[in-house]
Amino acid sequence: MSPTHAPAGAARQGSLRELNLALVLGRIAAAERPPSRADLATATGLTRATVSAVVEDLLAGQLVSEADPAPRAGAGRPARGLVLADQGPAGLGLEVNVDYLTVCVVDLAGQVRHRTVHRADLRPVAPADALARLVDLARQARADAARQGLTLAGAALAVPGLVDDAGLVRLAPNLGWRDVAVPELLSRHPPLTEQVPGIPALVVDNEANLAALGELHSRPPGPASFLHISGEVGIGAGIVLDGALFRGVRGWSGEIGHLPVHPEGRPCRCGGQGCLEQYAGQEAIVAGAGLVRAELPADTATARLAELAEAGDPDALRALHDAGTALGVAVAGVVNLLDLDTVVLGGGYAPLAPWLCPPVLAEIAARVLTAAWSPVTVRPSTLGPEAAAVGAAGSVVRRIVARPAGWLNRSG
Amino acid sequence: MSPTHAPAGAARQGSLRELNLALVLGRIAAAERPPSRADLATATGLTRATVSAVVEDLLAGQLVSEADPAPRAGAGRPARGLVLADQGPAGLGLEVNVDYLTVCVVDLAGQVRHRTVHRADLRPVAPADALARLVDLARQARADAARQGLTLAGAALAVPGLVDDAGLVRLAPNLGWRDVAVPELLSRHPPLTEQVPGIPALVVDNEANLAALGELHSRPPGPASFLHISGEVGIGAGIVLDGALFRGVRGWSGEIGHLPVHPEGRPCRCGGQGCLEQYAGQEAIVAGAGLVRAELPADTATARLAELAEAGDPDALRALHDAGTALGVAVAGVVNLLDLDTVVLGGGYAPLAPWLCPPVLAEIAARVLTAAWSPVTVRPSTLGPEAAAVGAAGSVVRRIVARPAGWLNRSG
DNA sequence: AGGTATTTGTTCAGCGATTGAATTATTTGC
DNA sequence: GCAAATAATTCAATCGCTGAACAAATACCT
Repeated sequence: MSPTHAPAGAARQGSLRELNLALVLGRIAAAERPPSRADLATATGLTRATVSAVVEDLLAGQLVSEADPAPRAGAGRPARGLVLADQGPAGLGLEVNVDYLTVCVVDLAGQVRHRTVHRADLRPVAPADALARLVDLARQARADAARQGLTLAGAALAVPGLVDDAGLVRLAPNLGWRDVAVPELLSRHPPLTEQVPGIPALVVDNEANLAALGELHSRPPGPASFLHISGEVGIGAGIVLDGALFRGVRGWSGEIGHLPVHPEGRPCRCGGQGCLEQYAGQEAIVAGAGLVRAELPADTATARLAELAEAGDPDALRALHDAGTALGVAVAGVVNLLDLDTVVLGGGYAPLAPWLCPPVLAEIAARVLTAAWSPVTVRPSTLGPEAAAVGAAGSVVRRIVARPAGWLNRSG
Repeated sequence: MSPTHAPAGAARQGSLRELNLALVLGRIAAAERPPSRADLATATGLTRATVSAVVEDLLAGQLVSEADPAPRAGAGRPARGLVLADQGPAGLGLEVNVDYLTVCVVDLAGQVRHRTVHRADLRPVAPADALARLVDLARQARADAARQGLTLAGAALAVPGLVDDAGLVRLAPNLGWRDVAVPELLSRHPPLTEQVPGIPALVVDNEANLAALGELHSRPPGPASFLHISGEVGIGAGIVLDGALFRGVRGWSGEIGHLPVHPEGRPCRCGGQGCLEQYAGQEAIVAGAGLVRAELPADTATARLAELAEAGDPDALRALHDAGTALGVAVAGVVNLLDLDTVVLGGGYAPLAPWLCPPVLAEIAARVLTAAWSPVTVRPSTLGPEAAAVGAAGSVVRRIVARPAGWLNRSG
């Protein structure tokens, strides 16, 4: 969003250090090659003296470590390169979905250091029991992380549904959850993470939102703005603006699945008519291709569809083209409204992207006013189904990098 | 947007003062009643000593002035209240539209201190000549402002079209402009405003965006998030999030007029089909009501429509209902996507709001998933056609309040 | 091989801005 | 008229950044 600096609180002496810690650490995180202290000084505008002092704090707090410098030509004392530490704080990412649980640990550099996927049909399981299983997996993850010298500084949980600011899951239709107070249920277990000022112990968020953040990790570092669309049974979108997730007034943004594409078309379970979900949702595509959805797990149906399309099956190709067109109509509307330059097809759409992208691009070209001046890129997600969990864990480390002072003062 | 503090640059000693100047001035601007220095100290968390020093700078720079304090019961030395100065910096707002030019001056408190509307059909006029006329009006406005003790610190120009970051008007279809380099044309005239660090001499922006900002001034102060829809010949939307305009990656956000509402419907001049503009644009409503648009100025057509509806004319009522429904379909999509809680009908829609609101609300209720938990308000704009110019001038003073250091150090 | 230029990183006095306590100023209530 | 209460200012102490001088480590040149 536009930088109308909203000063959160009083700027005291210590705020200077907090700002500069964040500034320097952010530079280190965004750099292509390990920068030296001198590089950082010129890049940030601080003096080398200040950078040295700041870096000393960061080293002491295990946020960065010294590495082999980038080789440089010419004379002069060799620099010592600085990189994000591979020991120290890490983020815990959790996901509950219809047919699997995922737990992962991501370090400061964005590397996935631990990952567990537990396949099971969670629909018949009570929320409290599902979360208990997740806590078990998370405890193992924490032990594994500790062996690698990592400390879990915070956690985020992805849920396929509407989530409150307070972490209350209002409605997760495909999971069968309604008004589930996740933080309260989890507080019955011993805590999984350290207490770090400024880092919430647990954030609960929509799966599509966190999957979009996951995509951010697979890209070259730096701010980015894109629309990430997760095509599952429902269709969710995560909107990332300048590297930050856009959540809307109450955190319920991204309900792209109910954008009208045929206002007098098929009735939708949301009560409206002709919603995108009815034309580009997984069930619609599968049915359109003449497959019987039966009780196939979602990923199997998608894989089968990709196989058929690969083989040139005309029904599958037509179903994908129709879905892509519907998706394109909706995406064109979003791009017109928000002026984004990149659209990422994720979740179940990723493997189908070769067939979905062309009609989506065609609709964009036809309907987006500004497409002539600035092309819109449509590409598949690079992460698989673990995107949401990785994004969840990444949101924790992103917060640490953005505000390292909290981690450094944690013992106080 | 979410506050992922993006440190812009190095935090030096002086940055502290800059931040606290902004913090204190922001509090004064947002306060209901003139706060005392002591009030500000408790509100901001700064000490009274610091607040006094900061306020001294603000007083010296004519950003605030002392006023009669809010009367208080009990003993003690009476406080001196602080208010935004009614002399000092002000913003210049400009607008070029199809059939009028507007110039206005807004002071720090958001009061409109000068306003000129010059009616003329600008379509046959060359851009350079139209801007020359505008400069004439602005020069008179500056003289009037000077008489009131105001100094113009910056200007913003509203144009009904797509505008570049650099101020290049790529396309203003109804005005007949294409690739007009406004800053260059204006630089041929003597400058209208002081040079103030941090305040651009001239910002050119879309009329719908600035009208949305204008709406912000007519509300009780404080952050707000809403969608402002300007219904003219085209339909533009301004998205305000937490009191800041959302511009998109390139500043071309808000093209709601080409959201598809009937994807296989009427062809649109944008190249797409079934765009909102074809169903809820002014021409569509007027034609639907059986009126001959002829060469009526836009506001006359709207007024006539309102008259007819008032009188119960069935054709007019049906046309408005249909337009409202189409608008509601589009707005429901936007609300689903962005999770906004307020929609403002502005521009030509404002006088028609009594007839447009019900169908818009009906579509929202039917199509927005989260409407059950959080109602969406739809209301007419409180500003008239001058909204864009007021918003333009307001954007200048908003910038000064957000970053007062620039104004204070201007002579240096 | 030795000296010089060059670049990196550290040390230290100086300075600006905030803090916290003490001080002054001004009113209400008894 | 005096004490209590609240507002605002003054001043030494402190914290963090700056700028310049200095130490460290290497490449290049003769």
